[in-house]
Amino acid sequence: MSVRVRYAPSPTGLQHIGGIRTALFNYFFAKSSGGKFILRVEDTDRERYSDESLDDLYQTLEWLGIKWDEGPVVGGPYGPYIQSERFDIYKKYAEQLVAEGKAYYCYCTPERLEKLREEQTKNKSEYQGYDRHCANLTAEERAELERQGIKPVIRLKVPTEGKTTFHDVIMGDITRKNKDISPDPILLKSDGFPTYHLANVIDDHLMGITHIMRAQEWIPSGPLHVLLYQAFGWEVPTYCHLPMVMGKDGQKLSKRHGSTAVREFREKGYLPEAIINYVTLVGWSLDGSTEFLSKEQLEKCFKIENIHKNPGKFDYKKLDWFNSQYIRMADDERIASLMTPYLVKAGFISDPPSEQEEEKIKRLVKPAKERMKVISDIVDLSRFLFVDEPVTDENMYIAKGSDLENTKVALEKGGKILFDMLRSGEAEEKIEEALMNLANELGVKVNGVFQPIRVAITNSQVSLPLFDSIALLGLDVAEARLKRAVNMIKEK
RNA sequence: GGUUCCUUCGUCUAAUGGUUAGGACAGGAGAUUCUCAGUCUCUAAAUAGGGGUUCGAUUCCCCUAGGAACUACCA
Repeated sequence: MSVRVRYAPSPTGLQHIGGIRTALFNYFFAKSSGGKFILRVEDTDRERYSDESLDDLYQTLEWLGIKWDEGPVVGGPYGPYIQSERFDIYKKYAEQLVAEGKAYYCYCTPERLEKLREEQTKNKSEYQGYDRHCANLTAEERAELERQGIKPVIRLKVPTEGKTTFHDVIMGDITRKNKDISPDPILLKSDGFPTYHLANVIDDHLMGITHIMRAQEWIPSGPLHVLLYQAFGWEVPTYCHLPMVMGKDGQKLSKRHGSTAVREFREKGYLPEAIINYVTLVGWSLDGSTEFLSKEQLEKCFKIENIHKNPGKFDYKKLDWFNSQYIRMADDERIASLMTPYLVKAGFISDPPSEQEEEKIKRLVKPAKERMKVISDIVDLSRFLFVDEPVTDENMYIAKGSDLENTKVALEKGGKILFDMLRSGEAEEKIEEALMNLANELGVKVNGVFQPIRVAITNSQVSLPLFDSIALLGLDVAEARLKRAVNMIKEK
C-alpha cells in the first residue's frame, strides 16, 4: 500500500516552527517513500479562524517550496480538502453513531459544564470531565429540551471498562484505560461543526491516510481516536507521534522564547533552505555527522526510523549559523535581489532602484555576504554607502590603537598616500605596504593607520574593509569624507 | 491532582553490550601583517541517581529523581 500522509493545520494563527516541522516530516516521508503528501485545512473552529492565517499557510508552504499532491487549490480525488466545505459529511457520520447507540445528544449548557469543572477542581475530585448527565435521556426528556430551543451536541460514549491500545512507530505500544479517557467527548458541536476528533478521524479515513504523523502533544487523544475508528468499523492508520519542539526552558516553543512564526523569520532575512535544514534536524538526524542537507536530499534520504523520541529544543543560534552558511553559499545575484527590499525599506534607495543603485547593490554583495547572519543585516552594514553623515567625535576618538596626534597624521598623511596611490592605480598590496611604513614611522600598529581612515570614511567602528568601502563609495566621495574628517580633527 | 511520554557535553545529536563516548552550534585560546565578520587550529564540556542482568553496560530490566504534554462545544 502506498504511503499517504497529510499535514492538517488549523488556520487560527501564523504558521510556526512546530507546525512546519510537522509539515516537513510528513512531506519528506511521503517523498522518500514514493507516497503522496496531502494538505488539509482544519477550519472547524470558526471562532479563531482567520483568512490571514489561511493565506499565511499557503504563502509559507510556497516560500519553503513544499508542494502538496492533493489539497486546496490543487484539488484531488478525495476533496474538498477544506473541512468547512465538508460540513454535511461529519453530521451524517455523527448521527450514524447516535443511531447505532454509540453516541448521544447532550443538552448541557456551557454554564453547567463550567460549574461542573469548578466543583471538580475544588473538590480535587479524581474524576475529571463530563459527568455523562445526558447519556440516558428518554425520548420525552429530549423532546422537551428540544422544545426549549436548546441546540444539542453529540457526544461519544466512551466505555468505562477495558483499555485501548494503539501502536506508534516511534513510541511503540501506548495503552490507556478507557476509564482514563476523557469521558464522552463532544463530536459535533451545537453549531453543527465537528470537533477536531471527529473531523480528523473521518477525513483521515475517507482520504485514505496511511500514516498519521503529528506532534506528541496528540498522544493523549490517540486512544480516543482509536475508539472512534472502532465505532465506525474502520481500520486504524499507523501512528507516528513526532517529538515536540521546545523553547530554551524546555517548554513548548512559544512567542516568549522569540520568533516562532515562519513569516517573522522570512521578514528578518532567513533563507528557506536554512529553515528547512535546521528545523528538520530537530528530532531527526541522518547519521549524527551530516549537517547540510538540501530539500532535494531530504526528499530522498528521510527515514521514519531516524525520528527521535525525545523532544528537542530550538536553538536560534544554530539556525543563525545555518543561515549565514547558506547566505555564503547562495549566488550573488540572488543575495542582491534579497537585499534590495531591506535597502528600500531603510530609505537608502528608491523603489524601484535606479540603475546606479542596482549597480551599487551588486558590488555590495561580495564584501557583505560573509558578514550577514540574516539578510536584514545589510542595512547596518551598508548605511555608510547611502547615508552621508559626518563622522562623530565618539567614533573618531575611540578608534583603537591611536591617540589624537597619531589620528591626525594617519588621516592627513595616510589619507594622502592612500588616495594618491589609488588614483594612480597602484595595487592594494602596494598601498597596504605604504601605509604600513607610515605606521612604523609613527610607532603604531597598522591598525593605527587603517582604523582612523576607515572610521573617517564610514563613520563606524565596525565596517567593511577599507578598500571595499572606498570602491563602493567611489574615490571622490570617499576622499571628500576623509577631508571633512581631517578638517574636523584639526580644530581639536 | 490524574493520565501518558521523555532523560548522552549548555544545545542538537552519534555510538546500542566491548570506542580514548564521535560530530556540530554556542563558549574559551590562538593564527590569519585594517576593524568586524569569515576561515583555520587548538581547547573545555555529557551517558540524571541508585540497584540489578552480564566477563563487560550509554546500550537490557527495576526503582527513584527531574522534565514535558494532555486533562475545552481549541486544534
